[in-house]
Amino acid sequence: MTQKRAAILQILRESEGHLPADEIFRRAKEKYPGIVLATVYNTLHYLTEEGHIKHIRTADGPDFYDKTPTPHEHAFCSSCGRVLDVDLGDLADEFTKRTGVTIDSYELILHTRCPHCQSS
Amino acid sequence: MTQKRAAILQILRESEGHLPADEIFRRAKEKYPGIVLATVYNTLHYLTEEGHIKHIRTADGPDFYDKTPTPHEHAFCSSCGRVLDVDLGDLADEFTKRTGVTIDSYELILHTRCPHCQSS
DNA sequence: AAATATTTTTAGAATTATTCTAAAAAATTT
DNA sequence: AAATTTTTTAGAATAATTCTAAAAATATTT
Repeated sequence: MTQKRAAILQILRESEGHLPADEIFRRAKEKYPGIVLATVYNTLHYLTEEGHIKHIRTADGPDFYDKTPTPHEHAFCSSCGRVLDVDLGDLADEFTKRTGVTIDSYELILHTRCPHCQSS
Repeated sequence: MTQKRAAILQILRESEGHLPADEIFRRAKEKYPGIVLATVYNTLHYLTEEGHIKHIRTADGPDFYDKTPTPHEHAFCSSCGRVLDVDLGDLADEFTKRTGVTIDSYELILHTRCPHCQSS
């Protein structure tokens, strides 16, 4: 793993947990002012491939990269945009049983009003 | 509802069920050769707004428009690309209970190998 | 260590799907 | 028919990401 790749992984690990590519780029430039967006994307693909991080798609906006690579779902707060990690286990078998169609995998995007926003 | 809008709705209704905007555009041009892509998008928004059709996002590719506006999920076949309609009911309450986070709504994309592809 | 090969990074263009803007055309209301 | 509103057109703009080819950095072999 090269210095730059390690630095990008560290940025994610030291983050709140979920960042879009452009924010990672912004933070990476603090350490490597000459770094280019393509390198960030390349690195994020590499880190995903290696299982260090997780690539998550959102309903509309840009994708996020998640420092936690183990299986879990994401609940996006509709008022503040926060992303909550939630655990639902693997539902593929359950979906297969309930629908009669063999579900190999799935992508689930949850919408919530986060506790923080609910109490305000 | 204008002629063009009705025609686009009819295209969807006479279709297999799920079409991306560019395919709807292609078919619309058979009847209205001068029609423009912006009109198709505008119309699809309008029809969605009015509840005549449903707008569905996919994992990577372009969005699809669905002739069936009532709630149901979609299973995308990983080999042939077919889209199957499947019914799982509304899982929001169940997700809320299981996670402890209030889930207001969700988007679920299912991946399958469709019966057609499994048997070949 | 020098030479060679491989991998990573850069620079910037290309792509894809969609939205936006302003003018023109069509439809509706007065 | 005139005025108003809505729809459609034409084409530019946008946003996120990918692609391509060259340059730079790193690793491997001699």
